[in-house]
Amino acid sequence: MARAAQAPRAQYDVQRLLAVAVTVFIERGYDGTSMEDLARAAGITKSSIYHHVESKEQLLRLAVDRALEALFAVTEEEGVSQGRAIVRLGYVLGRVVEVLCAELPYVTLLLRVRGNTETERWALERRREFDRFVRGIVVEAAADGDLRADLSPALVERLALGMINSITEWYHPGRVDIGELKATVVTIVGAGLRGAE
Amino acid sequence: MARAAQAPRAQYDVQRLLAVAVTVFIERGYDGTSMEDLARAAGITKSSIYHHVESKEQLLRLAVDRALEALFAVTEEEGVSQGRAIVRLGYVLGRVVEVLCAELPYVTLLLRVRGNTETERWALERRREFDRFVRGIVVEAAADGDLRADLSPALVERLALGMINSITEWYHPGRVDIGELKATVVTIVGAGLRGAE
DNA sequence: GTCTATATTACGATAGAC
DNA sequence: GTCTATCGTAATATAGAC
Repeated sequence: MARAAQAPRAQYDVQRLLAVAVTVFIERGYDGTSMEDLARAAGITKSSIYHHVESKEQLLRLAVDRALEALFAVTEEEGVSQGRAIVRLGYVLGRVVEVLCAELPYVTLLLRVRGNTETERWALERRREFDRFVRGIVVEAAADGDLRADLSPALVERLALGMINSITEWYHPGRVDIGELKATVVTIVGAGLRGAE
Repeated sequence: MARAAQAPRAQYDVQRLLAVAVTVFIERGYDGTSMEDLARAAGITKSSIYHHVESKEQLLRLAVDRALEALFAVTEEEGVSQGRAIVRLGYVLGRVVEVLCAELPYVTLLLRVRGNTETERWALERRREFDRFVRGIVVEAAADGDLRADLSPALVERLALGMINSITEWYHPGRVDIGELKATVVTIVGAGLRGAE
């Protein structure tokens, strides 16, 4: 539970510093993290941090930008434009699980952003844009008759993405198999949407 | 988007002050909220707030305690001890949706707590306790053969509660019917767990 | 129950030496 | 690239009048 001193081996560049910062941001919250906290975790002084970045907010911006890039990359993949909507939906949701696990700390931070600063408001808007992309596919699936008639597409999108996003609350690499995780999510959502009874 | 001045009609007691504080905590985050922010939102001064509570942290404690009380009350209800586990699971999940909507701001705050202070660590531990309660029912349902064999009970519990908890991210009273919301959640999860294909 | 005024500390960020 | 020292501000909380 105690945060031990970090190995001060190599010197820092922005990416290494960012990795440390994101870890601390997740542990203590962005607002709850002081530059002094970051300095301690990185094993350097506050001043040294300012050699690499202009501000604390820039660290946040770099982090959420990385997460957003990874998510929007999915919207350009072949799997999102091939085949029936219900199949494409399964593809996208599975890929989001994978991106979330691959870029865990960055996506985790993105999902915790609330909108206090300009950076946070921009991140929230881009997140909503991604959500709308997914919702579009759910709407298509509904039009295809592949969604139970008693389910609202908008609600389904929110609950499905909410389930997936909640993975950041507990996932640790290695403790759960990503394949199983992805399969479980797609099974629950997939069966739930078409579901028999 | 701008936070207008609050109606300063009545004088404050702890509960009224708490309601205002929780709203601001959700909007700006607990750490991101200053006592000055609270004072402005409440239409009184910082000093006046300290007449009602000992500290900012006490406001957080009162809030998360209210949420936890509401959640744990569900574990004492008849519906959690009657009938097949899979039925009891549906009951509990549905009730959590209802509690979440009924106590929205308090539960929202509870779910955002990260563990910086003693209060937050205590809240996290009680949350985990509730999660274990739900997991126990999922395990029973699996033993009854009412859960697809390829699904891990622990994973199912996390994803199901994660889906439900994510409702706090977007729910606003009146904008969505609670009955529909509850039905959609129980349908998706229920069909997903037993699911045919 | 609310106010003005203030003590005290912590914070983000900068200056300038090495 | 990192350091020590420090500036200016904003934070939590208290004292004491009304």
